[in-house]
This record gives sequence, structure tokens and C-alpha cells, in this order.
Amino acid sequence: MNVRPESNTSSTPPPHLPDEGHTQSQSQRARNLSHVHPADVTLSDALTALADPVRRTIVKELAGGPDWTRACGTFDLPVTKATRSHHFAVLRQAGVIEQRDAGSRRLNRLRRPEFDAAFPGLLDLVLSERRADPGES
Amino acid sequence: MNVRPESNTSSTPPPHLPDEGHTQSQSQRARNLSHVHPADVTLSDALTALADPVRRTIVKELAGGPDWTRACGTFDLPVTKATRSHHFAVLRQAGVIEQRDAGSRRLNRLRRPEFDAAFPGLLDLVLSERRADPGES
DNA sequence: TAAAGTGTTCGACGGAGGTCGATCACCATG
DNA sequence: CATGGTGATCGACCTCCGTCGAACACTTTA
Repeated sequence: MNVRPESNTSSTPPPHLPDEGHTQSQSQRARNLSHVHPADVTLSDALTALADPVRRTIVKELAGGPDWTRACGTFDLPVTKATRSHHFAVLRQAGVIEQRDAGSRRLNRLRRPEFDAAFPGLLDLVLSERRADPGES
Repeated sequence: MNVRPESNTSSTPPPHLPDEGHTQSQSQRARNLSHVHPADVTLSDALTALADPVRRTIVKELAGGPDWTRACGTFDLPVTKATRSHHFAVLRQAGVIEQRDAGSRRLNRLRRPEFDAAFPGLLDLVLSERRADPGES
């Protein structure tokens, strides 16, 4: 699963449009923010995305509060901001989260209903996992 | 996830006993056959095991027939028997399958009820995935 | 404009894991 | 006992990916 933005070399164009018909005042950074709808995500990518403990921590923390209330930097993760940014990109490309720029910060939202529709029970499985577990593989 | 048999160096001994109280005539090869109950498997290991497309093919083929009817060599997989053996070991250590020796062959069984109890919906997700998909990641 | 805060990108590194050929162990059959 | 079949094990190779520091881009605030 390549995360780089120029890796959109898929043979079949994705059917789900980003629904950004509004030519609203969009920040510069948001232009590089490509999203993938859960319906266009393979099971391989979904499982791979959620197989990482750091990414599951993000998902669980995100589910603990309302949408659009957590910026990337507010998560308690044992990695640097570079790795952090990487994990958020993977989750975004796997259709797990949605991101939106708010000033200099990037707010997040768990795509609960869409992802549940595409992979029923998978998010519940992650959210029912007990917190922390620092010694796991 | 180490698969080697001597890697049983876990700090906490697993609670689920293999239930092999029968001192029945057991083949020599079966002595090296260590199983892990799905209840003792972490979500990380479960997701990692099912994230591989070859292993998901095994699971899907296994679900297509009755228990104990498919030997390891009867699966249609695009890998050599060495890699094949590796994947079966990973699935066994993740509590997904159970294996039993029958003569010179090793028969397999999908641990449907136990695994469903430990990770509800996960197997259904895999089994509902469309077959083949040779070009996926 | 300068400085601080937030997040991404880049290049590099290291470990984990999927893959293979070769070999070995066990079982069945002649 | 010899042969063939099945599957595990070993060592090696190679790709993928999680990780980091450094640099960069954008935004806000002083």
C-alpha cells in the first residue's frame, strides 16, 4: 500500500467522487489531502491498516470523543511526528478516517458509518480491544 | 509473530489447555503440532494472519468444504510447498485453523465457532471477500 | 516581519516477514 | 527394505514498512 500522493496509477478509476463540488475557500494544504472512500478499499488494505498497534490506538482514541475535535498532535503515541503523519496517511487511504484542516491544525474524524457498511464488525473489533498493551507484537 | 515451535517463551502461560488428555496412539509428527486457541490470540496476530492474501485463500477454500477433508497439498496456491507450510503454521498459531495428521497427510479444519467467539465477524468478513483477486496488494 | 506551532515530505536505516531451493523426517506402498 | 509422497525445517534472499532526523510548507500570533 503506497501512500504517496502520486501513486494514483490504478487501472480502474475510483467510482466514489470526493463530493467537493463546493469551490469554497480551501486552504493550500488541503489540496494535497486525498481521501479514499471505505467502499473503494480492499479487505487487504483494511486489515493491513488496522493490523498496526499504533494505528489502532489512533482509532480507539478517535472513537473516544466527538468528530472533528482531535488534531493529529493531540494523540498519545510512542512515535515521532514523522511516523505519526505516516500512520494518519495510511488510515486515511484505507478509508478509516477523514481529515480536515482547521487553521494550522488538521482535525480528524472516524468514518464510522461508511466503514461499518464496507467492513461490518471490523471497527467494533478494534474498539473492543483493551487499551494500551505496550508489549504486544 | 514467531512461528518456530521453541518460541514458547511467553511470560504468562496460556490458560487454554490443548485437551489432549488421551494418551492415544499419536503419530510422531503430531508431537510438533502446537495449537493456539483463538481466545489466547491477540487482535494484532489475528489481523496480521488474515491480512495476507494467500492465507485468506486458504481460509476461503477451507470454508468451502467439510472439516478434515482437505490436506495442505490440495490447495490451489501460487507458492511453493515451503511457503505453503509457513502460511499454515501462521494460521494455526493465530487460532484460525486446526490440523490433524492422517497418515502421511495433514488434514485441516477451520476453527469457525471458536474463532467467531473470539473475533466476531472477522471470519465472515474474509469469507465474504470475492475469490481470487490476483492483482491485489 | 519575525517567531512559534502544526503537519508533511524526504532520504536513510533496520527489522520483520514472504519467498525460494535444498534437505530432512515421517508415512504408505511396492 | 526401497521408493515415492507429503509436509516441515533450514538458510538465504529480497521486498516491504515502521521508524527517525532533517528540512520544508503553511498558519497563527507576537
